[in-house]
Amino acid sequence: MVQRAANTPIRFGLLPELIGYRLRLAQLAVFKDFCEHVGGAEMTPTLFGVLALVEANPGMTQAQLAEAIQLDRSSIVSILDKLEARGLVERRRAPNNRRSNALRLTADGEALVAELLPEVHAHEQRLVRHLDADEQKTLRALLDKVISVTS
Amino acid sequence: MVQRAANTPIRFGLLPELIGYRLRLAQLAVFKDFCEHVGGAEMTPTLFGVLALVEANPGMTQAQLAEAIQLDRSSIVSILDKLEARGLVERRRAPNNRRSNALRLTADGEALVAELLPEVHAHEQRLVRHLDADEQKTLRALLDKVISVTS
DNA sequence: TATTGTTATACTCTATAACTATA
DNA sequence: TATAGTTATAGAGTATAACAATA
Repeated sequence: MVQRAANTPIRFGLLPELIGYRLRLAQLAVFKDFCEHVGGAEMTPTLFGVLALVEANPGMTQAQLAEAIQLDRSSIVSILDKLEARGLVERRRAPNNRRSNALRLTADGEALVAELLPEVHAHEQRLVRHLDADEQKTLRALLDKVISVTS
Repeated sequence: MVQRAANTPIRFGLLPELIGYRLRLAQLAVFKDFCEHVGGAEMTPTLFGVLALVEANPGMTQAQLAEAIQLDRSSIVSILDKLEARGLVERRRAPNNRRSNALRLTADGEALVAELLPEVHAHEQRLVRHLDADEQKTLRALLDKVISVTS
């Protein structure tokens, strides 16, 4: 046989055995649902993550943000440029250490997060809609065990 | 307070509630471990995925590959160029449909997959090293339920 | 007309290295 | 000297649109 018949189902070989493969598929599903249902085309999981982190840590620095979200300091710059241009985040010079910026959400930023929260929770509910409460708890715990591999 | 104290631990706000956030962290951990331990710098989960798919489906077309790995046909081209340049994959003109290429691993490609298999399995063992057999099975099943959200 | 692979192109995301201002 | 933010730049990865060959 030189070529597979067009109607033959594709075999996934050893991929389905691999946790990493399933994680990638799960993340694709999450990303797709988020982008379709949360905040319109200008919102992404990463941007929302930055907003959530700055909200939870008013006055945090860009270096702290970079570490928290696991990106290089230089990558944070354009993300904040974007959010600042939309009037969602503010960079104030930190008075006690004038090398740093103290980050905070603007009133508009706070309002946007508040507005997105129901959409994020609806998104979350769709993701786990085939899992009961116990299973959700279990999934979180098991993912934590995988995450702890790096540390 | 204008700026967080440098020693104050960062709060992650609502992110830890979100399955999508945990999935992203888990995938970062997987990707990092894979790239550090499987095959050297020229191997990535995506390239390995292509090799595994072509191995499991000798004669498959690029369009089938694109669908299986969820990329655009045009994105497959440069991936195959790379693998073909390394002598791992072969594009033969399909005789029964001369628009298509029939993809297969070369002998070197087969040998590389065989060589990487132990490394991939060791990688896999590290990922799930804090999970017992039951938990591994549960994690796979729960991830499948999340993945099924898109379909 | 539709499909397959390809090309040209552009966009997004990310990192590295070098710079500045501050410490 | 070291750190925080920035800039310039480059690389990887991806998609869209248009094209030639084939169906």
